[in-house]
Amino acid sequence: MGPIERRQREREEIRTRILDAARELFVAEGYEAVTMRRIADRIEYSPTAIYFHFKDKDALMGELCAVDFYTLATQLTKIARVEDPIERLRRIGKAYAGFAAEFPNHYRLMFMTPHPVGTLPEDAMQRHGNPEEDAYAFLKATVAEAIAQNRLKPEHDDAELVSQTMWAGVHGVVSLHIAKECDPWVEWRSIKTRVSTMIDILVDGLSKQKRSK
Amino acid sequence: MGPIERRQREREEIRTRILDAARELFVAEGYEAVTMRRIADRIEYSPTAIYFHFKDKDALMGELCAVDFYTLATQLTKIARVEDPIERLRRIGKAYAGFAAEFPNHYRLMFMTPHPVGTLPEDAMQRHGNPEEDAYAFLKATVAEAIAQNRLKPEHDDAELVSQTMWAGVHGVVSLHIAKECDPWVEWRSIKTRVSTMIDILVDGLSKQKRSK
DNA sequence: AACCTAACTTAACACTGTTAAGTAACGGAG
DNA sequence: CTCCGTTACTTAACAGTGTTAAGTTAGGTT
Repeated sequence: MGPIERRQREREEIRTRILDAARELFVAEGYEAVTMRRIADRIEYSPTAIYFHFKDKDALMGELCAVDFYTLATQLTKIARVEDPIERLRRIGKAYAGFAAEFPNHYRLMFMTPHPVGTLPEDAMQRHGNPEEDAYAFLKATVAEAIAQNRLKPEHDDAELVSQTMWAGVHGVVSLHIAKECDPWVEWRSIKTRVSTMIDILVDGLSKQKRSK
Repeated sequence: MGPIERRQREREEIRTRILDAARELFVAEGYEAVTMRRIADRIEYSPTAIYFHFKDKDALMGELCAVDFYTLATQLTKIARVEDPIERLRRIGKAYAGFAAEFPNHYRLMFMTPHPVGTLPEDAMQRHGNPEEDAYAFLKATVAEAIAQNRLKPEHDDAELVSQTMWAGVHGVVSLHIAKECDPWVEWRSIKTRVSTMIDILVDGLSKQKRSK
C-alpha cells in the first residue's frame, strides 16, 4: 500500500501550498483584493485547480482563519503564563492586541466581518471550550479564577459577562485602529497607549483593590 | 432665469431619489450585496445614469455615510442633554449603541471598514470639531467637562485619550455584536447588558467617587 | 492491453463596477 | 424657424470577478 499513501501525501502537499500562497496574499492585501487567479498564478496552477482542494474562496479563507484562531489561542497561553489572574488578564489583553497589530488583515476577517453561520470547518468547531486551544475559553478561565479568588467587586460575578466586556474593550481599541488608522478626523493617541489605558481602566473598574503600579 | 433653476432642482431631485433607493438597499442588505444595477432598477433608470450624479459606488456610499455621521451627531446632542457630565457620558454611550443596533449595515461601513483616505465628501470634512455636528467632538467636550469639574481620577487628565477609550469600549461591544452575533462559539449575554456593563465598568474605572446607583 | 479514476486544464457562464458611443430633448443665437 | 450645443440620459461593451462544465492526461488496477 505504498502508492496510495504517496498520492494522499502529495494531495496534502499541494493543499498546503495553496494555503501558504493564499495566506501570504491575504495577509498582505486583504480578502477582497486577492483573486483566485492570482493565488493560482503564484503556485503555477490553473485557477480552477484550487476548487479541487477547496469548495470555494470562503472555505479557503475559513481554513486560514481556523488556523489563526488556534495560533492566537496557543500564543496567548504561552505569553500569559503567570500566577496572578489579574496580571494574566492584563497580559492576555496585550497579547491579543499584539496579534491584531501583527495580522490586521486576518484580524479583520476573524473579528470584524460578519460570516454566515457554518462557514468554519468542522475540526475547528471541536476545539470549542478547551482553554488550550480556544482563546475565549482561556480568557474566561482567567476571569473565573479572579472571581474565585475574590479579586473582583462583588457585582461582577458573571465570568461570561466580564470576559465579554474585557474582550470587547480591547477589540474596540484594535478594531477602531484598523478601520480608522488613517482618518485625520481624530487626533489618535498611540495604539500602545490606547491599549494600555483601556486595560488599566477596565481592570480598575473591575477589581477590588486599587492597582499598585 | 426660471428654467435653469428648474433644471437644477430636477437634478437635485433625481440625486436624492438615487440616494434614497441606495440607502434602503444598503441598510437592508449591506454594501457588497447591493449592485448598481439593482439601485437603478428601483428608480427605473439605466445603471449608468447613476454615474452622471455620482462618481462611483464608493462616492454614493460615502455620501450616505456623511449624512449618517451627521445624524448620529445630532441624535447624540439631543438625547444626551443633561447637566451632569458623567451622566451625559453614560447617555452618549447608550445612544451610540442604539444607533449601531438600528443601522448595523451603515455602522459596519462607518466604523468597521477601512476606507482609503479622502473618500468622504468635502462638506463633511468641514464639520470636524463642531460638537453640534461631530459626535466625537461632542464626546470629547463632555469628557473635558468632567475633567474640568475634577470628577475623574487625576491620572486621567487627557480628554482625547479618555474619549478614545470610551468610544473604543462601546464600539467594541457593538461591533463584536454585529460581527459575531450568530456565532454559537460564545454564550453571548444580551447586547443591552453588555453595553451597560461596559459603560459601568469604564465609568467606575475613570471616575473618582464610586457610583451611587 | 483495456479501463478507471484522480488531478488537472481550457473554455465558458453569469455577474460585477465602470466607460465609450450614440440619442433624444431642450434653451438660446442668428 | 433653423442651427447648435449642452444636459441627461440609454444601449453596448469592456475588463474583471468567482465558479462550473467539459475535455485531457497520467498512473494504478484488472
